[in-house]
Amino acid sequence: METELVFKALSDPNRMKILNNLCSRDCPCNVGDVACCCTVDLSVVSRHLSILKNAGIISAEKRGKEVFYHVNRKEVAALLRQTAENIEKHVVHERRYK
Amino acid sequence: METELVFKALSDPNRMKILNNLCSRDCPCNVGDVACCCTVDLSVVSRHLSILKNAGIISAEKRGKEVFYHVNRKEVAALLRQTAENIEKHVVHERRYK
DNA sequence: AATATATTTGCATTATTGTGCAAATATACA
DNA sequence: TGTATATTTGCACAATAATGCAAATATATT
Repeated sequence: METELVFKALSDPNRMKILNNLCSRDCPCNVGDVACCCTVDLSVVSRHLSILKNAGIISAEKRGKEVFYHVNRKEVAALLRQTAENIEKHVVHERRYK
Repeated sequence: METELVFKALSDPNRMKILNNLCSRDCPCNVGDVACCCTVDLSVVSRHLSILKNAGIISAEKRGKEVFYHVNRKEVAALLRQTAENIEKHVVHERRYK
């Protein structure tokens, strides 16, 4: 899971809406259901889902003709917390002056 | 501090380099020092710094002719952790089936 | 096999963002 | 006041990314 890919994926308004939509569900849902949260074409939603998936933020599971997506909550949360740690503590140089 | 602005700010390779550079220091540093971590023009670095600042990730302090930047570690870390919480727990619908 | 539904992909277009250079601004110093 | 240094801004251009539509693919159903 690459930090930069994740941030890039989270930097678009529609992808944020999609992620929030997916986050608010406790069951995986299909593309049509995801799409209802934004006004863009279904094909665009499909592409956004693929970007989120590629970043490791969500996962897909094919059942019949439908594809069900769900958020990789644990993994994404872990990455964000790790990044928080790094930003807070990553001081390479020693403090020289008091 | 807007989550989406922050993610957008963190979604560019050069801004990531710049942020890592700033993070690795325990003292604020000026634009020239920031710039040494990437090969783009100084003016580009200046613009990247302004984007990071605008997102609330870093802060600027003017001293003489120089501008010193530093990372708002606490705030950024807090925002990332909050986002982690939201992603992990933000289930609006009740679980219907066991 | 033909038809219907769900999703993805090709392609063209538009919109947004990143970049370098030159010029402008701000401040210090001779 | 003139000159030097640090940073930012205007502008043009290149590179990326978002979008909609139509067509392709995949799977189920009749």
